[in-house]
Amino acid sequence: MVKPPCYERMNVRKGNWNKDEDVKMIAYAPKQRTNWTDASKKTGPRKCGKSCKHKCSNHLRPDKKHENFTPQEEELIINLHAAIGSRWSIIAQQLPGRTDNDVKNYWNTKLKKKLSEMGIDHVTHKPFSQIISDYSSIGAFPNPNARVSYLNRDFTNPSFIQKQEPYSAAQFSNYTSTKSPESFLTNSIGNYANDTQPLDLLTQLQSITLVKQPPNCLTNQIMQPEICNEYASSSSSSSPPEILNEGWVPSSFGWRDFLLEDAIPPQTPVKENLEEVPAQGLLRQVENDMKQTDTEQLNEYDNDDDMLNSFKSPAPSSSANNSSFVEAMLDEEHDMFLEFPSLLEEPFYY
DNA sequence: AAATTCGCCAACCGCCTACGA
DNA sequence: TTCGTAGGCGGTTGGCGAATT
Repeated sequence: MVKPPCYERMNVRKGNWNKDEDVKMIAYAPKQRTNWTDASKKTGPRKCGKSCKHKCSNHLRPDKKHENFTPQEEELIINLHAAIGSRWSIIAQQLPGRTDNDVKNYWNTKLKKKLSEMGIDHVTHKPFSQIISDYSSIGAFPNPNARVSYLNRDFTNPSFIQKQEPYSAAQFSNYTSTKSPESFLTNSIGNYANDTQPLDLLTQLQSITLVKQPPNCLTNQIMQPEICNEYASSSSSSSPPEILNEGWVPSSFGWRDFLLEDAIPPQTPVKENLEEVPAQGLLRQVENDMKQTDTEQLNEYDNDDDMLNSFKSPAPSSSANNSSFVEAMLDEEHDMFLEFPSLLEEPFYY
């Protein structure tokens, strides 16, 4: 049974708003923002509450910007989209005078196309060439060393969040001079360091990426910018990077990856970047709070002999204990391979 | 000048969650 | 605890004007 749309259920009108309806809603909305159904009844346009809310929040706002998006706004949208995906309301909060609908429309009509022209996939924010490489390696069994380097990333480290902004406004707006995704990504690294972001966004990023998402999603979203950075740092020339040949593991995940990412990665080696960005201090504060909670959870596990075997509550944290935890896992894995060397010889499909 | 295509963006749809009865 | 409703939010549609043929 399909639920009828609100305009049918509430016997209200569908379609564009006229001037008279706008005027009535402007007069009413500032006083009665909390009850949009009531607003729709009292103002007379006979629009459903959702429509009234949408109209007020998106088009009747006094602070609404009507001019074009600036390169800085473009950059911020792209960076935030790379970090948190299509959470337009959160992205819009960082752009004064812009609404989620504005940002969404701008993304769909302009930025997606712009990124495509640059050879960058708007979903993964990775160059198309790299995506093709990823697909070509689906099903390949990564060598143990590659898996170690994969595990050695600290997905909760603030530098990860910071490094997931691979673009800069200058690079983006000047892209047209090069039209090269490689050079674009390469030159973009680090240029975002001067930007600061308010704590509320950082907190939301943390809560979104670390709490709401399953482990695989978390890794997927946060890994990608790092991948871009590796990509960039490993390719000072315009030639395609040799990522796959350097022990880098593609970001296409099998269930093995999922299990591995449930493990707790140790401290990341990119700590030197932490002090460069003022906002990182705030982010670190948020992250430390979360680490503390995670460490407490781990301490509880210290009394549980089955913790290593159960994996029922993967904690995406990074403490000293976590390092030894991962090492223990890898040791066990190593022992297993010694015991069953055939596992190393051929891929194992499930 | 008419027809067609394209791009923008307001509005709608439907899923999900919070909240109160 | 359950159920109904309102509202938040992301995805999608369709109207309209501009550009092109």
